[in-house]
This record gives sequence, structure tokens and C-alpha cells, in this order.
Amino acid sequence: MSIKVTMKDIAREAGVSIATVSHVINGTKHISENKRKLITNVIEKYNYVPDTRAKSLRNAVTKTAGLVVSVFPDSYVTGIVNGIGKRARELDYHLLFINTNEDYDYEKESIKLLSSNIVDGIILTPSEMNLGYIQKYMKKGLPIIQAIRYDPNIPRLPRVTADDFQAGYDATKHLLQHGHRKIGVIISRTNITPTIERIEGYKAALTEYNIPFDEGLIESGFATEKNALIATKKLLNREKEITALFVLSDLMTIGAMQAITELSLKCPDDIALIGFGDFAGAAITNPPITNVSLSAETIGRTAFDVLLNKINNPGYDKHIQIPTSLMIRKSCGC
Amino acid sequence: MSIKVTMKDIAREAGVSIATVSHVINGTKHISENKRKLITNVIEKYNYVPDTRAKSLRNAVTKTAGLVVSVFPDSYVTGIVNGIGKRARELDYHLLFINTNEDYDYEKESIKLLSSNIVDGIILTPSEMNLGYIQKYMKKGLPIIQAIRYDPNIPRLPRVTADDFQAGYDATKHLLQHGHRKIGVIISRTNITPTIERIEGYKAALTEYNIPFDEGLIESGFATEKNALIATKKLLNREKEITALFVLSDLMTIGAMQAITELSLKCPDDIALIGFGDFAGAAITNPPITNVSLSAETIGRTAFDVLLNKINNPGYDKHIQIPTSLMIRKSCGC
DNA sequence: TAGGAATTGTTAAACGTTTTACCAAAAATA
DNA sequence: TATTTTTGGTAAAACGTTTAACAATTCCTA
Repeated sequence: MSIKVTMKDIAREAGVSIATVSHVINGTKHISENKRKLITNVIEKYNYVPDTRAKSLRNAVTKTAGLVVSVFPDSYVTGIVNGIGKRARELDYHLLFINTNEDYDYEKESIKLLSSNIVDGIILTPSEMNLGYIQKYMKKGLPIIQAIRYDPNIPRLPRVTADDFQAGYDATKHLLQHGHRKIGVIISRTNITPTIERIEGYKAALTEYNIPFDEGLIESGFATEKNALIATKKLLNREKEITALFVLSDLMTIGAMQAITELSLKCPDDIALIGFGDFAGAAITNPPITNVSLSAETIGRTAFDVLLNKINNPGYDKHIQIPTSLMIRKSCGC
Repeated sequence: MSIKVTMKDIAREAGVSIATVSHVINGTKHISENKRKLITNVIEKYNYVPDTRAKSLRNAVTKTAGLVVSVFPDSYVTGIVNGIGKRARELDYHLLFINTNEDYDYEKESIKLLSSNIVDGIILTPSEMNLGYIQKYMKKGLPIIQAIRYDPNIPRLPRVTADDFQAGYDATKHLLQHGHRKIGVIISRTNITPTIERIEGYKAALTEYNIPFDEGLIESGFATEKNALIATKKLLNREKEITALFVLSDLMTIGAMQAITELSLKCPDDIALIGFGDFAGAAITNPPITNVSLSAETIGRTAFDVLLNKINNPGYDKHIQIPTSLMIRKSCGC
């Protein structure tokens, strides 16, 4: 395809050996000022760049990390990917980014590709709690960590997540303190750890107030605003005594708010609302939305550091939880 | 790092030559049923995956495309990246994604990395209209195309963009039809083609109404909500006769809306507003925001196809413009 | 002036594939 | 039976680097 200039060509034109060129490029040996200048000039002239494949084939390091993300791209994930990218750059790594779009088979394919020695390690947001297939890669010694979500059944696989239990607990408690007793919950996917743990937090708060957990107050839809709109309408039509809503995902918060409006209800007077994640504009909706704030960039940066730990120390297997905070605005009735 | 299993290991264990293993894997030659089974079993057993570097080093194809994006991650860019990713997957390509975060030097570094034979081609969103450095890579025959923005001074470099001129024209005309005559403009960066062309469209619409273009009605800030808030306040405080605002970028629309609120003005009564791009939630702000809708996914998919054209036909150099549409809601006063 | 250190550079093997050319054995043909 | 064809398989070169081991100069030092 491209017209290729190799180290051999540079060496020939400069009248030196291939090894000398390599040493000049990498500074691995002292080369006289004369030759060095001569060689760098030729390199400049041809705008020569060493072949990364050959390089990493030879020295077994790629300086590239794989990033496989499974999530519908809401601003939370964007923020995390950004944090990972920034940290990677700081440490002179490159990222091979793949978005699996919640497709389990594509996820498996992607891990297979990345396992073919083109990356030093992988950060994975699993699409399912079904990571059995990953064990064979772990056995091969491929450094992998989980971010955002994880499969609790796989031991020794590090995790970086938000403190989802605490987040669910805090938000629910806030609504309880406002006097709400029937709190509806809108979730995206049921079978992923953030959802599960946030609901655990929700239950824990209810328990403190001696309120029994009611399965019927939970309604789900997949990720999008539209699905949240549908789910919220369904829930509010079914459970008339609900006075507050807790929405577990960014984009869905918007859909829930739309549903409230379309049902001619007022937020927070008829229905209070707490959302999750910091989507741009939470502050200028009508009313401004109170939400659980997740430090996306911090999660991303931490994930990258954890991957590096895993690479350098194969035994590393911690679960790091990043704290969340409640951004109080108007939709909760404060 | 990883415990490596190579083709040699597979061959040894199966008692065949390395070449036979390769032929079984790639189906490049007919191998007897016996040996084939034998070999695939060993491959299964070790979960062997061929080394992509060695493979592509040998056959000069990577099946990987580079994607270098320069833009602050608003939902528009997310959508485009997603479109590119989907199309790439359909065509069995992988993406090496790099976000330069508007950093010109990092952009140059990234192109250099990607030019080292690790990708078949590159989709670039330039951070500046200063792409002179790209010519040496073009000369080497590296397939490159521009998306979202472009440098008009570089010939023969394909482009995929929104129809920014038309978009600027349409939105402005809509405001003019509502009777507005002093229309303020909030922009992000002045020196990128989308801004320039949208303003050209704005001017063209004004000309139709015999309104002279007034430089003083334009105010800029960089990308974020906060900057838009500051810029909008500054503009509205300076130019008291403004009755409508045209905001040229996603996140900034939100900041502009906040500014209007903070100045105790009513939208659309005191100040009408038209934004750009489809950020999640445009429909539930107060009031819902009228905006120019850009088909992000289409732009992304098209960009990937254009890159493939460029790869297969080095002479390809079209500029493809994807149409936009005006989503009319309440903020324009309709 | 001999001998050891620096200094500067090169040779060649290795990394893990693909593929051309070649070969042996079995099958088909005359 | 002798010859050709087909089938199934392999040896080895090549892709573009890095680096250990070695070699040739020049420079000191006693």
C-alpha cells in the first residue's frame, strides 16, 4: 500500500549499518556526532518512522492498552473513556478502543483479537455477568481488569467501579428524609452489577426506615430516553401512590422527566426525582435535576493505573470503589 | 509478559509442520481431515490465537483503521465515533482510537504513530487548519481522510462534514422569519471550518434580508457550558438590542440557556434561541430547545466508507456533505 | 613501547507469521 | 508396467526491527 522506507534504506543511504541507525533512534549506544547527524538527516529527509509491529514483535512490549467498553454511550461512559485516555497519554501509552455496544459475542471476539499480542493489557466493561470465557486468557497471563461493572463470580480479576451501593443508599435516604415512602425505581439492565448494587443500597435505606421492599416499584427499560419514558409511564400508571422516582442511569433521567410532564404531573410537587450521573444540562432542565454524581474521569484514570498495576504485578486483584456524591438541585423537592 | 503459545508450539504438539498449521487456520490449502482435526484440537486446547503483529508484518495488511479525533467530547462527536465504529465492525475492521483533545502537538505525534504501519488508513478531525505536516504522509501513500472539520488549503484530501453552510443559513433564516433582526452568535473556536461555514450561512441569510453583518454580535468561548455562560452574558450585556441567539455547539447551548436565566430574561419572549446538535435532553429543558440536528451516525458511517474508498483508490478526493435539519421546538418562539 | 581501556561500529540471530517452491506418495491413465 | 496427475505436506525465505556478542580503532598509562 504505502511506499515503505525501512531502516535498511536509511542505513544504506547513510552508509552505515542497520544497527547503528537503530542505536541512534533509540539512544541505546553512543554514536559519534558525525554519524549521528548524518543519520538523523536521512531520517528527516525520508520522514522515516520505525515499524511498530516489528519493534514490538522483537521486544515484546506494545505500549498499547486495549479498552473494550460495552455500554450504550451516555456521558458517564464518555467521561470514563476520557479519563482513561488522559492517563494513558500521561504514561505514554496508546489505546486500542473498542465499543461492543452490549453485544456479548462481539465482546468475546474483541478480547480474542486483543489477546493476539497487540496490547499489553485490557480494561473491560463486561456486557454480561458471564465472564467464564475470560479465564483462559487469564491463564495465559494476559493482564485484564474490569471497569464500571464486573462479574462477581470471577476471582482475582481487579475491579474499578463507583461505590454503587453507597450511591443507592444516599439517594434513597435523601428521599426518605423528605418524607417519601413509595419510591419508584427506573433501571436500565437488571443483570449488571451497578444496577444490582444500587438497588441493594436502596433496600438498605428502606430497611432503616422499616419499609418493606416492594418489587413492583421497579420498572426497567434499555438505556435510552425513549425506553425510560415508556417505563416511567408504565410504572406511574400502575403504582399510583408513588411520590418519588429514582432513576439509575443518565439518559434515562431525561426520559423519566419527559414522562412526568406528559402525564401532566409536576416535579417535584407530585413526583420528586433523583437521577444518576452528570449529563450535561442537568442544571437547566425544568426543574434542575438532583442527581448522584459519579466522578467519571477519576474512575477512568484509576482504571488505567489499576491496569498498570496488574501488568506489573500479576497477582494484583483489588476492587477499588470510587466515592460518589449527591448533587442537590430542585427535582428532589429541596 | 504473557505465557506465549506460538504456531511452532502448536505444530510441535500436533506433530506437523508450522506451514500446515497456518494452512489449516487460514484455509489456504487443502489439508486431510485427520490432520485438520488434530490441529484444531491442539489450537482449542491452548486457546491459541495468531500474533497479529507477525501476521500483518508478513502480509502488509492490518485490517485496522486509525481514528484521530480532536474535539471536546460532546454528544455530536460521540455519535460520529459510534457511527464509524459500527461501520468498521460491519466491514470487519478494528479501530485504533485516539482523542487528541484539541492538542495540535499530540495530533502530530499520533499521526506519526499511526503511520508506522499499524493501520491501513486514518480518519482525522484536525485540531487546527494547519495540516501542512500531513503532506509528507500523503506522499508516502498513507490513506488519510478528514471528518467533521478540514483544512481547506490541503488539496486531494477527502472530507466528510455536515452541510454547515446550509445549516447556518437555515437556522438564521428561521429566526429572521420570526422577525428577529439583531441575532447574536455564540461560537466555540473561530478558526475551524464548521464555525466559519456556519457563519457564512448566517451572513448569507442576513444578506437576503438586507441586514449588514455586524462582527460585534459574535462572541466566543471554548466548548464548555461554563465558557458559553460567560460568553453569552458578556454578549447580552454589551449588545442590548439582541433579540435572538444562535449557538453553534452542543454543550454551549446549555450554557447560553443558563445565562439567559441568570440575566432574568425569558426565552423565547426576551431572547429566542436556536442551538446546534442533538444533545440528550434538548427536548426537556425549559423551554425545549430548537436546534439544528446533525446526523452524527450517518456522518460517521460515511466517513468510514470514504476512508475505504481512499484506501482502495488513492486518487479519491471528494468532499461529502451530509444534510442537516432544523428540529423546531419552543426556544425559537414558534 | 607494550598492553589494557575506551570508543565506535558491525554481524547475525531472533521475534511469529505467510507463502512460494518443492517433494513424496498415492492414484489415475495408457 | 510405465508414465502422468493429484493429493497432502514441508523447508525456508521474507517481513522490519532490537540487541548480544564481537571487532577494530584510538587513547592512556606505566
